[in-house]
Amino acid sequence: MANMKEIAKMARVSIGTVSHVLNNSAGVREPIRKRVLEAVQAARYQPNQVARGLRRDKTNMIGMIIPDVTNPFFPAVVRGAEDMAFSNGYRLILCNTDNDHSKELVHLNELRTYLPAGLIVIPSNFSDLTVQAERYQEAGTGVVCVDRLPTNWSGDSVTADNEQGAYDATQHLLQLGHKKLATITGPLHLTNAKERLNGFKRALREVKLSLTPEYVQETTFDKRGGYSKTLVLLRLIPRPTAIFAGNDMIALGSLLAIREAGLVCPKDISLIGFDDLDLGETTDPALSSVSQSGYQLGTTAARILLDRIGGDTAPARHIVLETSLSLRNSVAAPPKRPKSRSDEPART
Amino acid sequence: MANMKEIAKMARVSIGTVSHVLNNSAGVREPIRKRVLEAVQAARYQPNQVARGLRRDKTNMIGMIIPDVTNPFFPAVVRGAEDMAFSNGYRLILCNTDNDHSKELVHLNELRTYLPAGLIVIPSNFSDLTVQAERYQEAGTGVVCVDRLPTNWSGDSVTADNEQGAYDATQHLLQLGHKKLATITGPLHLTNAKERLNGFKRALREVKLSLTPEYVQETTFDKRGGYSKTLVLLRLIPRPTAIFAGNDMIALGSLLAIREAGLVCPKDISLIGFDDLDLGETTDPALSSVSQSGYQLGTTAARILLDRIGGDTAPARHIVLETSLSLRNSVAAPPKRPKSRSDEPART
DNA sequence: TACTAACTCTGAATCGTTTCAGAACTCCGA
DNA sequence: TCGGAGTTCTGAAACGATTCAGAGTTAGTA
Repeated sequence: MANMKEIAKMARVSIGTVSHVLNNSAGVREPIRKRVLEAVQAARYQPNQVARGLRRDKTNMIGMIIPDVTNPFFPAVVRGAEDMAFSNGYRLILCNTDNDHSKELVHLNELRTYLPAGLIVIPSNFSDLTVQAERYQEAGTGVVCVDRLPTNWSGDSVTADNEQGAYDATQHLLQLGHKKLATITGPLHLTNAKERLNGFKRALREVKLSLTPEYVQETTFDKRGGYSKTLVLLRLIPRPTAIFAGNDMIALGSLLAIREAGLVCPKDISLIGFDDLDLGETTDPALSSVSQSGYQLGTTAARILLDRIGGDTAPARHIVLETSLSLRNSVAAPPKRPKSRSDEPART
Repeated sequence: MANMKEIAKMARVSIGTVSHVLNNSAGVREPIRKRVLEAVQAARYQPNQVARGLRRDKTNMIGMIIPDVTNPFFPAVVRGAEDMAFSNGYRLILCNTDNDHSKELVHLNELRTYLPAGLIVIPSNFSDLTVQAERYQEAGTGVVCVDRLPTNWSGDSVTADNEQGAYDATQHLLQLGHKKLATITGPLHLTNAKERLNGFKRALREVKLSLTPEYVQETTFDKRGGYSKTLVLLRLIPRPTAIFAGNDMIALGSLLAIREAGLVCPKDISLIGFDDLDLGETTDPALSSVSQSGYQLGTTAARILLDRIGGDTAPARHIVLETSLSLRNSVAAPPKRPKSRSDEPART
């Protein structure tokens, strides 16, 4: 592959001049500039990014650390980040942590040797990136947290308005007349799960409904968790008439459990999720959900990083994106005569 | 960050010796070796991957070019590749093409300047990587194609046994007694779509069923395509009693169209997809599908690449992974009295 | 002991850029 | 014509590793 020295020779200029033309890093008279560009064209020259990275002590790569690209919510975030990065000349290095804090640390430590221009992180369970992130900051490398935050995270962040989204969903259920509302939350040490629970609670508090502790079930953010906790909820007396699920995967598990218990959603029990994943459209009934844009989460995070790379040294930004309610068929008014059916425990 | 020179000074050896210890590239006596390793420990030294990459003319990054990480099938492939790469000390650079051939070319061209150790590509529509791939091969960089192949691709490849999987699915429908089988294929210029159609045809041929041309509909590999082509199929007289969908996204669209037409799957019409995506479990009815392991596709591709990096110069390998049938509830015997219902066009 | 072969280790060159100090040139006014 | 201020261009050093030729050391044999 051609290198700068060859271009310099072809254009009969010094190697430094070639660099200056390519980077606009110093004035070069038009005729010379043109000669260089022609040589670049002729040789189909492309600067070696690795050499450039070494010299600049910073490559055009952005590290992206996420729990698992296989989990349906995260690819949208990745895609958003990649699009924004790519259109500004940056590439994405993708790392999966499986929500394993120690694997996250390994990635954090080793990625630094690749001299990334920045880092986008969706923290793992029990993540505490603070120490590692500082090491990056020292090297002038920005770190942005997305979707959920480690405790005490004080750096840049982009999240959805989880609290408000959950509040809106809960309020919608209340307006339909539901009084017995349950929720299945994600792991409450994750900020997004906790915020969603807070929104749920606030909505209840506002209408002076007291919270039955058994109506709040904590589990992992997946189908299995939703399934088993829904079985628990369905056995309670009185049985809840509506469930707010911490995310759509939990809601999917719920749906299966409800079906299996011989109940019908939304006639017997209403269900609403969070994330508004595509797969919620094809369930039966189609799943209502709090919609948040993973894609926008990704683009925004990358945007912040690009600003930091460009020299923005303003204090940490905490961007909170709005959510909206996606109403489909999994929500309805509560059953008319609760005494006749819904106070009985479900058969399981 | 500490560099080799500092380690050399700390261990009172030359910089070359440090390198030899770290890479086992020459014999070093135990006491010296130990001194070096202790210095490495003490300074928490990690070799700069960018410098190493420049010198070696090859980094430990693997480029991965896929259509769209947001499409539910691909993340599994990415994850498989990442796991295999990571556990061998390699990182993944992820690039999305949106099935756009020109965007694919851009990625192909620009990735080379990052000196990747190899490339894993899920080709875009109308992809022809041959020329680009040769440029990589010349630089000693392997390129592996996954899932589908560009026409005339002669390099390494990993695909599922699309033909056999489709054959199995179709045969299953035949054994249930279906005679009026339709298929909705993906874009037939994609090898995987074409192979699946071939498998479908072979199964029909074997039982001497002739193929009605209108029963074969080609579309894009997505929900919308499945939806609209299913509407077409449902209006045919006689109406097909079973549909083999080119992938699960098409099948999902089919399911929606069937429901909307007032028909019931599988009572009125059976449906079977391809890919066995998770989301097929939560539809109603749960979707039967030909199961292929995207994850294994990914690990296998990365494995081949690692072998090539390790110096394997054997002729191109074409690995074909087995599929299996995942039977759920979307398939049943054809309706008993075809005359009474299924010969009428569906209301739409 | 002397010589050779084998083994260790060193240090400089190198990879392809960027960047900095300074050389060379241009232009203008006195 | 000369001086000096701006411009434009050059060339070498630097980034941090790998690697190669060769210097230095050790061990073995006659």
